[in-house]
Amino acid sequence: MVGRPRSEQARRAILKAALRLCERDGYPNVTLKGIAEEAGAGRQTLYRWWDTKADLLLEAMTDLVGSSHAPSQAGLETFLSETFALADGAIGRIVAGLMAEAQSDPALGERLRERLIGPRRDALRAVLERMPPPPGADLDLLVDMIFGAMWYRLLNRHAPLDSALAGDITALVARIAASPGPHGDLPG
Amino acid sequence: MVGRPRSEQARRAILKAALRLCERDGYPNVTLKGIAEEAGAGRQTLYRWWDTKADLLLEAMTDLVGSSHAPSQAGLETFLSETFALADGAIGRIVAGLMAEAQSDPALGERLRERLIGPRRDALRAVLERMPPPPGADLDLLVDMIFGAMWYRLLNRHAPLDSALAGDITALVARIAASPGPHGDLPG
DNA sequence: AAGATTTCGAGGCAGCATGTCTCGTATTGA
DNA sequence: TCAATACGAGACATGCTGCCTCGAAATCTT
Repeated sequence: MVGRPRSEQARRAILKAALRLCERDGYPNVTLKGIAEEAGAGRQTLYRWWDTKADLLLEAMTDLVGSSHAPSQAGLETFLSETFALADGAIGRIVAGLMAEAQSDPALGERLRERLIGPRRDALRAVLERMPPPPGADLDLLVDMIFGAMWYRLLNRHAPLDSALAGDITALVARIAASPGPHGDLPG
Repeated sequence: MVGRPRSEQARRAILKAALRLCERDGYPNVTLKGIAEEAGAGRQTLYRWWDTKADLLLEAMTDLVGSSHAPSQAGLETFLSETFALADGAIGRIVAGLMAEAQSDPALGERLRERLIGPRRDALRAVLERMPPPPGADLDLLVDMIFGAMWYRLLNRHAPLDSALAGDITALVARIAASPGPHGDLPG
């Protein structure tokens, strides 16, 4: 491999410009052309390293929130409150835009699951397993219903995504944990 | 009001062409131009009566599934199985596309909630209220988590949307109903 | 030091969809 | 008969995409 190496400075400028434009204009109104101009980069530089706008923003998002996928020692309510707080702001709008775009781009959907949604699911699952007592139910179903409610509110916007929801969900999960489950694993 | 009346024949031809193209090419690949040609209509005729492609498809969808919002006498598992079966096919892909487009069009989101999502929520709520015994929990939260899981799988496609999910959810809700709730409304 | 290779910013180009406009025609009520 | 409106058809400007080229810069190999 010879030749001029990729400019890390240009890469950072482009990702930063993309995030800035998303905050200012909203994800759907951002164009690759606009990002290039905002970053002072050539358009071909973007097309060389990313296939689509969504790809570019996905990399920007993983750079941003990738660290928060580390195994959390927090309880369920805290974990959900922090997650909802993240999803309620500009980051949430971008992720919603990515999910929207994934409806017309299956390959993007795959990358989204691998890099963002999958790790987040794993983190929630770990928190549920550590609960005293553990719910003793199908954890994958619980994850689907908890994060399902989050995505439902994020995309449909019929109700806020706040700590009240985190509390309500936590209470419901505790109630499930205290109920006679299919495995007969009631505490005591 | 004088002048030539709106052609109901043209309206039906356009809606039908839109649905046909959605099945053939997928919602995101359908264009107003293509719909007009497929329907043998002028493009201005589409722009006169609908603001966007999403508006047009939303009308087509409500014409299709509007009747299924009638109060159902079915149990939870049957209701969910039927709903998931609807959402798992071509209709589901169209609705997913509408939800995706609503991320960049708040007015469309509003219409979507009013005409499709709201009525469906009400129907599920009614089914939950009629359960023996009723869950005795926050029904709105339950609706969020059940339809949340549905939307989550519809959009993220990490797991199938089938009758197995309907069964699992029904079992979990039954378990919640049988648990000591915040209102102390255990049967017996 | 010289040359090959690759990236860089910049911009031209065709292709496609959008949304507006115009045209001639058809259909209704006054 | 006449005004008003919808109809099918198509032209037009606009904006974004994705590919192409250009000259310059940066790095490795020889």
